[in-house]
Amino acid sequence: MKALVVDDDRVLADVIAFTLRREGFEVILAHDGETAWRQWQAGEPNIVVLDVNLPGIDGFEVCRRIREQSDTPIILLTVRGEENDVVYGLDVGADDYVTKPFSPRQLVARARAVLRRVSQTAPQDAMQRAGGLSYDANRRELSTDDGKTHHLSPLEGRLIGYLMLNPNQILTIDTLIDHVWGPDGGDRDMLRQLIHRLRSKIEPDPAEPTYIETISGTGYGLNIPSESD
Amino acid sequence: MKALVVDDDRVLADVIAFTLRREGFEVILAHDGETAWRQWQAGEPNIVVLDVNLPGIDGFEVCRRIREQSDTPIILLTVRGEENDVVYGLDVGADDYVTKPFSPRQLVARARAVLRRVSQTAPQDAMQRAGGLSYDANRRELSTDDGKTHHLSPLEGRLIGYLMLNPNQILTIDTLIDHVWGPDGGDRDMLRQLIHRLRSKIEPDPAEPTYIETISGTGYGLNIPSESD
DNA sequence: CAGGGCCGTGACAGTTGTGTGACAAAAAAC
DNA sequence: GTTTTTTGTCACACAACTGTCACGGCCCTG
Repeated sequence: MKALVVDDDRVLADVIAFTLRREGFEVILAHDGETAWRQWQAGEPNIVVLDVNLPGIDGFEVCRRIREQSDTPIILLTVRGEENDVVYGLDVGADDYVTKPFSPRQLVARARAVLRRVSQTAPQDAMQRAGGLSYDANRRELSTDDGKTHHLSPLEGRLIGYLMLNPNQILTIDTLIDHVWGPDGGDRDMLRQLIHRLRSKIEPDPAEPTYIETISGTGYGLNIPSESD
Repeated sequence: MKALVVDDDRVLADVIAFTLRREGFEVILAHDGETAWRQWQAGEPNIVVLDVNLPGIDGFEVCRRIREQSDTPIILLTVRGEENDVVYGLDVGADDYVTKPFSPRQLVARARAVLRRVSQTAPQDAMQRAGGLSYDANRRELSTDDGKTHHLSPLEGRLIGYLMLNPNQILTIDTLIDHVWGPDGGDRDMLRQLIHRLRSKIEPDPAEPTYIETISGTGYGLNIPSESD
């Protein structure tokens, strides 16, 4: 499930992106109309979160162009009190809108509602695979290749989700902390503990980790036996 | 072609009525929820134009009641800026919405579009099936695969109906609250209680739920064993 | 060999989330 | 009007989740 987030306020855009990623979306960012339009053409996303006030091409115009080519759900971000924006936005084809300021949770709920409405099909198959592992982000259940499934806590889920997105790579400690706790949370102790808890659930022998490798002084990596590549 | 127009603003209602009559509709008027409901039961109209803000029973409730018994097309009239109303309105079964202020011509165009769309699709009965469960929304009775039928309360009915619409998926707490109570109602305690009551009716052993699964920190899901229908 | 990072591990407490029963308020049925 | 059903509120126990800390082992450097 791919989402395109467009807002010239980079901080806000990052917050939205973080929230959506945590909910299992793959997020592309853009900070102005032209970029947004190119990004949309490049990899057609499943949903667009679009600020109205943008440098260059404004949100309405982007919305109209997208609507000419596709039914991709579009959620507009408007400033409170600009009711005309909303009316106009829905007129040019937006599916829903959220007025700033809003809570990230609210936005996610809205996004899901729109996706549900537009595509009557199952909204999200948030299933990730990597080697013998498959992770269902909705249920937070991870299946190992020995057929067992383990229920993960929210943080464990975020961690394994990010690792499976970047298998066979070394991810630095700070990168991991950022992705699990966000910009202002988390320290090394917590990550160490989280890795420990995850290992104890998914490693056949936690003392000799198969999946999660430690690179001392740097970070961790998820080892996936390379199939015939 | 009979139309029921409901709006507490008598002037506006008259304008709409006039326009629709000019377009060949036979129009019945109502200015509050109770009257609307009675009028609808009296002579079942072909289409309903329904203001959201009504004295007494509000538009959502009228919409829901009508939807329980029939597929009659419903167009909601919402005030611009009340974006929640739109989302919730479509959720409880409205077919389309028009934001005030609007031009009568616009309303007529929408009405025709909806009528065209609805008449194409076959009417659906109010019976839902999912795995061993079957739910009759009219009688609000749910049958489990062990042959027992349980009478559900209105809220329980809405909850199970929504779960059965999205089986084998995890629905977030907020999504469920939105769907059962609407944009401004309901909190987590109430949902917890409702889940509890529903479980105690349909689960063979409420301590070990078969159907309704809990994902701590996220929400709930209806588990249906995938078998051949 | 000593000391200092770094890491794995276990234990523990604080916080939050969840299931459950009881009860009152409200609504609906009679 | 009364009675029954339905719904909201609250309290409490228990479970899940997370953060913190301490200890011991390993590797490296001096």
